Amino acid sequence: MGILHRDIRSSSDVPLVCRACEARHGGVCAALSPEQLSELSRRSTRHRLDAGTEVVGQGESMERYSNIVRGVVKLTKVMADGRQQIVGLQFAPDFLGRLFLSESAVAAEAATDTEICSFSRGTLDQLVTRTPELGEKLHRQALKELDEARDWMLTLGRKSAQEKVASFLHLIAVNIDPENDSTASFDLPLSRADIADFLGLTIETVSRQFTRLRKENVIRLVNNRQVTVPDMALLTRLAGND
Amino acid sequence: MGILHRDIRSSSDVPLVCRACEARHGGVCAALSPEQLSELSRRSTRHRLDAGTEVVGQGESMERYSNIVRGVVKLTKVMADGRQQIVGLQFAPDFLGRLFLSESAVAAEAATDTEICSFSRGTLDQLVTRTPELGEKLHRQALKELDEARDWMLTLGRKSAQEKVASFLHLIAVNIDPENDSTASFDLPLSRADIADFLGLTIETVSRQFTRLRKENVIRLVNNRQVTVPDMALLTRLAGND
DNA sequence: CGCAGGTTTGAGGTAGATCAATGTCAGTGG
DNA sequence: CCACTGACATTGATCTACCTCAAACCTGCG
Repeated sequence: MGILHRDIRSSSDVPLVCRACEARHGGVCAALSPEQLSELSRRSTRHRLDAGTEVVGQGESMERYSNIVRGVVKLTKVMADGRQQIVGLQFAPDFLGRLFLSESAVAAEAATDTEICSFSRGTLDQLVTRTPELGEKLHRQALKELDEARDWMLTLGRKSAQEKVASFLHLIAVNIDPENDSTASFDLPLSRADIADFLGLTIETVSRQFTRLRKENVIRLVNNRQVTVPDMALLTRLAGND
Repeated sequence: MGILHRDIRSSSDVPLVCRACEARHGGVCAALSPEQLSELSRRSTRHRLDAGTEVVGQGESMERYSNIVRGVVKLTKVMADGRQQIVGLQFAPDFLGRLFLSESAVAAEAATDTEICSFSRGTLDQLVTRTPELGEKLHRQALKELDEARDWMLTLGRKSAQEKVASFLHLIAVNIDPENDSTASFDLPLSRADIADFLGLTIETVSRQFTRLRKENVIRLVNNRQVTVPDMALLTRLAGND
């Protein structure tokens, strides 16, 4: 009875919003105790962002951190003359922000309709000092992002246009439709223009590679955004990841 | 007298090799107390690596971590068909290793003659749990490397060959000859082939851009490796960083 | 001297950029 | 219901930056 009671109490300590949160178990929140979770939820606010909404601008000060609850956020860099490069995609339940630095070196923009849960730098700093687990979790994500960035450097520097587009489709398939590994079906979170900026290509080249992959039955397009991949192994091979 | 005595004792607690170490103040060692430093030095070994020596191979297990004491280490990725991309350069006093993962996603190779100070995973893990400062230091370096990787993604994806070579020279100037910011003079740590692999170009294109920059008096070459930059601001502009 | 590794230079080819037109589709309003 | 609009995507024709292939050129070294 005592134990049962404790279970109920401890479960109800987890804030309602968090219990319903799709990002609760994968993200940084997973490192927090129910008490800390309830404290964080009290000090944090939920936001809906329409596709295209900017979260932070390049070089802007970043006084708030966020968790992505739903959707995809793109990280971009722009040169003075307007040339643009997407340097990372973040999926739920990723943490969004740059620890130890108040200026953001990239702009963050919702690529799809997105929900985030955001809180102040101070709130996070407090939680981190009290919970080393949390610091480690953030450290792990940083290293994961570093690995991904370096993978993408190989894609940008050494792959052909077709391999680049295949690599992009592979990346999205793995992150959006991870259940099945022999087949995949998903909605692209990016427009052709965004894909071009992610791959270091032009819109036209991206489009041509899409039609080429379609004609070679590597992908099927139900519309511009919805893609199905009948044979993921084939896509992987075309992406140059052996 | 008492204080003087303490000063001497505490300074002599720092191991001799560490006191003479050029990397002592910038690297992770800076986060350690004299006692911890002496423990680490007891459990670590100094190595000289000739240029070209591999530290770890891509996909190999990495049971040892290192600090770079002197020299430059390149991190590379290779595709199945041999295409290669350098995804990062590490300078003294950087930490070398991938926390939380035993398989390395990249190969690490000494680009120049290099000295490292290496120790086992277990040794570092122990120090990290006892010294949160140290964990934070490593976290900071990971984020710095992430920022650098993303900067380089812009270079790879969106810059012309000339801008790429200028960006490379700028990077080296900043890391090897940081004293002066209006002028620079340094030895290139990489061969033309390595530079090509870093920039996603061919050797020939790199070479042509070098001669072009030389003819336009942006750089002077005393030999293939020694470069002087009379006007760093001009180089910065050519690199597209405004 | 002659050879080897790295670098430069040249001539020609090509993947992807650029420029321009056309197509698709969801709104919106008559 | 159809015409009109605007955002996006596709397709085609041409151009060019960079690649490829090949030869010549250092510079040090047995």
